[in-house]
Amino acid sequence: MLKIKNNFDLKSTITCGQIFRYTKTDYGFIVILKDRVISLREDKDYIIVNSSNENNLKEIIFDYFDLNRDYDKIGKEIIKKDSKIKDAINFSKGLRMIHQDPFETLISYIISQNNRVPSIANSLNLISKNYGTKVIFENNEYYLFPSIEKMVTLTVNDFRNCKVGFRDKYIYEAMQKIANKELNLESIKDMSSSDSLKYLMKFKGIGMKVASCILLFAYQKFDVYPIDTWVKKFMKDCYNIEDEKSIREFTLNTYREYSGLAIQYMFNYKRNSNDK
DNA sequence: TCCCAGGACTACT
DNA sequence: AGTAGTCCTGGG
Repeated sequence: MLKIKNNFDLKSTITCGQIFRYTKTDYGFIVILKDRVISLREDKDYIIVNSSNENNLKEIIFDYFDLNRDYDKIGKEIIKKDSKIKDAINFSKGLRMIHQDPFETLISYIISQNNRVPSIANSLNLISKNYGTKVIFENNEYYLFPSIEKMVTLTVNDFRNCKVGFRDKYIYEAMQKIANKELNLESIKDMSSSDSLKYLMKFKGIGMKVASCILLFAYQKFDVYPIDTWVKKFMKDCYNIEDEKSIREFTLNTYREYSGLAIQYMFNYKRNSNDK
């Protein structure tokens, strides 16, 4: 068991759309990480974490929820650059960018193209159930996301059977390229944001939006960001900017290295607050 | 039963 | 360089 200071917003961090595989329980949340299942429960000033694997639990949790980063400071920096975003930042106070596993994130966001959240979650759960390791935790069964080694052995049809639809071949091809080292997830860490965008978009099934999500959610490249309908709405309402190219230009010029975070705050504000 | 939402690719201009 | 048509699933 691990007890950490409750200094972030657990609920919105987990449910704001960054991750697909979590369960709401009557006491909190269950989240499946790369190598373990964790449960999180809020208890006044603390968050109680239990896990199927207690090894390095504190480091893993701090890394996953990005707890060593000073988000308040970044928020203040963003407000300095542009006061109109203040409401969005105040609304999103405590929201943290989850540091996800690159491999699972890659597959998740390839599946996310032209797809809805429940369907994406369903596919990821099927892949995990069929090919991942079973973990018993607090008397329930969970399945870890399969290893790369296991996934490279699968066929196009194996993926099709996990209800990923026409994306089956994209996943299959990505797996083949990981196997022959044409796609090296590790190498992305050292690339600049624009280089890593170009690199990822070379692969089939990965366009601008999918690549941006992978870089923001798995590599913490905060100057990269996906633009969706909610962000467009915010931009239209606040600045009267509509087309995507102008939105990108404005965002990068205004928020610079924190563009991804600024966009995430706008998204969260527009989607989850009453100001629609 | 049909129709729709949801990104990226392909094959056209 | 720009864009219509297509791919599939789940839900209304």
